[in-house]
Amino acid sequence: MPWRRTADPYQIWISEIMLQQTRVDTVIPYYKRFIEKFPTLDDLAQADEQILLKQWEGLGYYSRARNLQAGVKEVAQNYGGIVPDNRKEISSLKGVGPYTAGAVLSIAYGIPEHAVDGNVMRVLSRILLIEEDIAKPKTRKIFEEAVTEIISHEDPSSFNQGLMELGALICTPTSPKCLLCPVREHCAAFHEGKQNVLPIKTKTKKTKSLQYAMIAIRNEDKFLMEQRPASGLLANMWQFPMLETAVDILPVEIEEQLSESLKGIVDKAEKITSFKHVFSHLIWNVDGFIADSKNISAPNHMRWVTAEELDLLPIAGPVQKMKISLQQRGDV
DNA sequence: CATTCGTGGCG
DNA sequence: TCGCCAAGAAT
Repeated sequence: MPWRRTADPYQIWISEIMLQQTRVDTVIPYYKRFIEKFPTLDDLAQADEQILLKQWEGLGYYSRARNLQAGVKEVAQNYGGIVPDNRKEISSLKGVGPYTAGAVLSIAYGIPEHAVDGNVMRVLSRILLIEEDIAKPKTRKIFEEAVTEIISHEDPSSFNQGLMELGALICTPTSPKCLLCPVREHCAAFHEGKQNVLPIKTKTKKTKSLQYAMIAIRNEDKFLMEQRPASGLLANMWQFPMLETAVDILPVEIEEQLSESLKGIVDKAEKITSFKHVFSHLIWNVDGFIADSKNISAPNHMRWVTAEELDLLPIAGPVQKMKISLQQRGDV
């Protein structure tokens, strides 16, 4: 992993933010590009947010990027550009929670601090036969105390990483490879045959569905784009103008409602695509339209952009899908 | 504390 | 096809 070839606390910090809820193989190319673009803490502190979000495009959880930059700016201004080397101060930085604090402290500074993530809770729940629900926030404290007891003071970095890697490669969520496990003789769950029922983790509720019409509004060589609000889902990302429609609406009714709400703005809307996009906690069902407009005024939070400018705007999954279908038609 | 925040891979 | 899951933090 490229972030294990550096001792720079800033670069290790970057990697730990990217790795939140994200697989190693997904992060690697993003990390490499990011470090090339923002090699030092000051480079990121001074970066334009749109450029930053464009670098983050496709990684998801975009508030991570904005919180990361906020934290980096705090370090530049209040800590002389040196990432704090104690839990109290580093935890005060935006986007740095209990796990990331411990990860950076142990990996970058060699300090014996716990770094409890999902892997660690799964591994230790089995080894130590801990049957608390790991979906509950307060349960993490139990594992933090356990790690504090057993962490190596000679090499806390390797200890924390080793625990996580054991979880990623051997002590997996389903069908753990106990026969290959180097610590199976120390594992209480293995001895009791409970490795397949631990950890205890309650189910999350199922996702809701929303129906949208997404409209690529074109005037000659430009498209009307809209920036999303500064908070909430896909904050500050750009999109083709969207209309929320009734979930149980018929396709023909969507087109009727569309031409009704865009009366005077667009000439005729033609449906060009239809797709589903799954987020963590909700689903978007999107019907994509293309329409021409004679009116080139841009409402609030909207801009007319050329195809080249469109390529510079940070856009998320659903807009990416719309853009691709426009490209396939030759509209962009 | 429960919910909100993306995306891609996998059984 | 679909639910589950992944090196979590903010609200």
